[in-house]
Amino acid sequence: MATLGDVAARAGVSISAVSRVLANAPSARVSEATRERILEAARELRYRPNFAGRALKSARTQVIGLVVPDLTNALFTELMHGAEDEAAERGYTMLLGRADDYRPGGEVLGRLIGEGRVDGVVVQVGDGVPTAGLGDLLGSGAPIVLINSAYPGHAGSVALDDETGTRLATEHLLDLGHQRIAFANGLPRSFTAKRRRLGYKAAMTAAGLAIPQGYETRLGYTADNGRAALQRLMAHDEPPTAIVVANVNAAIGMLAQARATGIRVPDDLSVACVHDSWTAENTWPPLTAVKMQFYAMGRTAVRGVIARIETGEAADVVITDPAPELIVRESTAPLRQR
Amino acid sequence: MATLGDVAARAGVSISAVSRVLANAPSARVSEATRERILEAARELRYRPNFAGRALKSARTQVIGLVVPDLTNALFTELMHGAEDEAAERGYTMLLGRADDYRPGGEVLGRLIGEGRVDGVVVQVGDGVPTAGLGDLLGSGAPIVLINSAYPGHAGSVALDDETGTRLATEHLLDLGHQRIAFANGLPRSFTAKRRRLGYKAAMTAAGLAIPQGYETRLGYTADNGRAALQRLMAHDEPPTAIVVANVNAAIGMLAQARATGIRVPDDLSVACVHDSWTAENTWPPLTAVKMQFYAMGRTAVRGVIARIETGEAADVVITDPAPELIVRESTAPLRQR
DNA sequence: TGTGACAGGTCTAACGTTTGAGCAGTCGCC
DNA sequence: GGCGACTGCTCAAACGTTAGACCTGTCACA
Repeated sequence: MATLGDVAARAGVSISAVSRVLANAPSARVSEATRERILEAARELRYRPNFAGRALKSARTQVIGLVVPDLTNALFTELMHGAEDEAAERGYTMLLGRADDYRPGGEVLGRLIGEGRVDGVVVQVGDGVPTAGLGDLLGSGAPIVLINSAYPGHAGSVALDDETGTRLATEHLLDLGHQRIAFANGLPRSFTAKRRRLGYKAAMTAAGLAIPQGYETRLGYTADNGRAALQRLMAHDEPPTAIVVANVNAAIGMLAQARATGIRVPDDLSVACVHDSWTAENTWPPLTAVKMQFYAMGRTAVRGVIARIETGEAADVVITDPAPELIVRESTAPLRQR
Repeated sequence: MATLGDVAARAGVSISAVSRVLANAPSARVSEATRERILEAARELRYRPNFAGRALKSARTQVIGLVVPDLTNALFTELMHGAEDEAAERGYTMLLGRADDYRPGGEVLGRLIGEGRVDGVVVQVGDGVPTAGLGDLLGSGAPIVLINSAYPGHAGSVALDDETGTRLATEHLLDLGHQRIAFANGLPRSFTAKRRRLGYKAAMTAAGLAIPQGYETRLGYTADNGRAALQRLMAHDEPPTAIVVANVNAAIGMLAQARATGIRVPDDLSVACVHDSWTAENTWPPLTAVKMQFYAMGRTAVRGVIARIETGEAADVVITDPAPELIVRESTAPLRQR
């Protein structure tokens, strides 16, 4: 690969002249002719600035890390997409880290930031994973933006409007005349689960309805968790006529389980879930879902990291625009009168 | 961040002594006492080698790029997961690039490699995207491994055993007594579609069956493509009793479309697809699918890039172990006698 | 007593870039 | 004709790391 030195030699000027011309620096005082010669030489040699040289000198890599616990979740795919788009537009590249049980978040982050591989990071800590080891890093003032989680005393986070999302789903079922509405939620420790729960409760309370004992399960966000939730909820003395599921994957599992056990959706049971995805419109019946703005979340998180890097400002953001959006499909129907 | 210089000062030795001790170099001839002092100083200062400094000196970044056209496909998620695991085990980190219509592969790759941001790349070119601009790069001898595609004259690629996968699905339907078996394939230009087609034909031919005109659609791999394929195939004069779908997402769409148009699966129509995923077991009926080893593909691709980087060798690999695996669920059933 | 071998280090250059400081020549102006 | 300002450059240091060359002191041995 050609270096500045090569270009300089070919153009017959000094390295600094080349550097300044190629950087379009105002401090580049060169004649038009020299400028032309330099540009041409660079073109001919296919010069590209060496990343390591530049990073060493400037202490910037123009790389942002994204650390997530589980790549296989469709949610992260959308998130990553948004992050990638925003980063590309701002001249950054995304680096992928993973914090699983073997390599806890602290270790991966420490490496990424400590070695100067990235200028900043977007982090989602796993629902189960304790934030141990993150403390030092967060305190160290490194540009870290947390998504779907919070850490006491740390500024710089992005969350979705989980409460509104869940409230919309619940209100939709209420509008259809349902009163016995149960809630299949994520794990108790989960940041989003706690927030989604608030939306469900708020809607029920606003409608003047009490929530019966055992009407909330907190099993998790996977399809299998959804299956288990259905079993548990339908075994209730007064089984619900509608269920709000806190996650689309769980809802898909729930739908399959309903089929398998002879529960007809939406005739016997209406199901609405939080988080839309292309899979939701290809179940049977297609799932009524609330679209959560994960793409926007990715963009916002990256924007936050860049702001932190470049201007130092840090903010905690809840994405309300675009707002969560209810998409009515056929898994919900008016309460059957009997 | 502490540098070698800081550690050296604290330990009262020279920078080179520190460098050698921390690198565990055999050329480090120091007394036990000095070694201890250096290690302790490094620990106290939380020394971490600076990435840029090291990269500049060694011309290695220990980073491998992964360039894919579309992050939202579940396929890539699995692939990425495998790539990530292999990279982490070998001391590399994954960097994510994206080659879409706005930023064609050549440009992204040129930047990644030309600027020395990565030591090598795993690339999947989009089905539709012409490989224009890739030629120079591939010819340049850079460590590039192509997945699910090939480029004339380029050594270094990884593919799945698409033919066997599709053959397994077709044979399964044949075993169930079906003879009118159609094939919903990907786009004509698609590398995998061409290969999957071979498996279907091979199985049909081996069974002594001719493939009627119009029994293969080549619409693509999305859910909507699957819906359209069903419409077209069932409009045939002699509609099939079974369909092999070249992609799980398309099969999910097809199932939903069947529901919507009153075709009962598997009573009226058996559906088997290539590529398993958690979604396949949560459709109704659950999908009979052939598990393709994308995770292994990710691992193998990264291993190939590393081999290329470290020893220079390049190979074209088709992953046959683990082999594609037929998973029978309820979307396929014996041909109804009438 | 001179010589080699060896232990235990240090010195120095180099990787490619950026950037503040400097320097030679020309011009305008008093 | 001397001074300041400007043009059009170059010099040199620095970022953090690695690695080959080199230096000094001690000891064994002939």
